[in-house]
Amino acid sequence: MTSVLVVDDDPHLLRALRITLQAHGYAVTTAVDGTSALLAATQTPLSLVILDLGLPDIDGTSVLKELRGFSSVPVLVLSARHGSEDKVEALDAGADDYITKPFGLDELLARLRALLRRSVEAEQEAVVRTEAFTVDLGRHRVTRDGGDVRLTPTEWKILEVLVRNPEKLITQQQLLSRVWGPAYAKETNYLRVYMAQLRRKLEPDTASPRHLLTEAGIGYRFMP
Amino acid sequence: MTSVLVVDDDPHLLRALRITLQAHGYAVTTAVDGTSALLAATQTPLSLVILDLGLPDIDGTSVLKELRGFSSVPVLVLSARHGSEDKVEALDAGADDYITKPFGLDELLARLRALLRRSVEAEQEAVVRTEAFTVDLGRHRVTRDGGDVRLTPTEWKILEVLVRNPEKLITQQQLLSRVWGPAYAKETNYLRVYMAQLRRKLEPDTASPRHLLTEAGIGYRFMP
DNA sequence: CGCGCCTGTTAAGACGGCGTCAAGATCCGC
DNA sequence: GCGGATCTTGACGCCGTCTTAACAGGCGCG
Repeated sequence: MTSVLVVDDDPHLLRALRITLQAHGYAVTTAVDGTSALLAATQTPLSLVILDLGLPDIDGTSVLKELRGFSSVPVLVLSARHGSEDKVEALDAGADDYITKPFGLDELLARLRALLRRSVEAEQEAVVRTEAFTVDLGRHRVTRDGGDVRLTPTEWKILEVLVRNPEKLITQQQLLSRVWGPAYAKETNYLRVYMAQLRRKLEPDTASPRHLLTEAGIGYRFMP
Repeated sequence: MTSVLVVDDDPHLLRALRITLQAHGYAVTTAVDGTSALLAATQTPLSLVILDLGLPDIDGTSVLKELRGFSSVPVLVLSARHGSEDKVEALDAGADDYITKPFGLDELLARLRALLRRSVEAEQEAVVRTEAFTVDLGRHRVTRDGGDVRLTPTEWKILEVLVRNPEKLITQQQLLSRVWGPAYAKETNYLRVYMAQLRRKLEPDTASPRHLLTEAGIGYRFMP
């Protein structure tokens, strides 16, 4: 069952979206402000979030950033603002799509399908195990020897990119631009520091890593 | 390197996009019609496609469908048509995003980043085998007798150029300029050293190579 | 047969990348 | 505003890679 969280403070729009989405076979939960939206996102496993930026309590972009701190669920942003700065800000904060009001319901549904099409493929193997540790991409957790491993946000982002592409070589530029942004493509210092920290937390033998491998001069690779 | 294919029949827009994208660090290839776009997509490994729907030869949606037959590369559709039927059609045909002309370049770039964020180079599965060794271009790995062969960055670059053009004669100048840069076209010494290293690592009998062949006075050739 | 050209081979030193550590800056919750 | 966690920044030693040079061998040609 595909479950969608709709966040909007306009009760009429909320109702219209719920009815439409349910008619198309989606399970719908709703929230009217940022606080309850974040709460709902932590409690229910979601396939997609439709997020209105104009919320009464918290700035929509802040909601988005906080959400991205613990979830990689696809987010479709609704907004009344047409300015390209707004779009850029939301997209760079982690939104996957951005449409402006007023919009056609059929377009919304089509964009929703396009987003879900992508995430279905990615969601498949949400738990990756190695002999030393386990990464649960959906729940955003890492366990080792039965206990939880505490990762900082940055550590998690790096690990996530690597684990989502097992056995693949990820270049330093790809990692840097995905975690810090496209402008940081030359700060390879960061990677050295964080890869060391990840290995200390995850690898049994830091000196000879077996799962987080270095390809000197190019990038890093995760081996299950 | 993130590579983008831009498909548009308007030379001005094409030029503007190429310059902008290159300025932001993307490698850009271009096509002006559907036929050459599909051809380019089969030949080059792509990270993303920007596709204008109004092409001179084939209907844009048809191009998209055909592309989806062999590739899951993210596609961002450009179109002059604002109608929601057009958007729905393109999105359901496999597009990941749809923006209408005229559009802001910053918005285009932001949407492009959002798409790339989801897919770290789902490179096509290009694996080339010989009786002695296997080259996995997507995973960036070389195996021989079941074990991994450790290649240095330079060794890999040379091998990659040769393997991507099987049976083709690659001149020393082509190799040098692709690996070391155009300024090194006369340092044929480098090639001698690295071809020897590659053969030692890959060829069963270094004295009589069977896959990494020399064309005296001209260049080298890879035979599967 | 001897010479020159090109290639293969090897080794040694220069160089740069990587892992590591620690201290300072910054952010965030309380 | 305070304290703790996180991120940034810089420095350093080590090790692998690249560069460079020298020599051997093959081949064609005069």
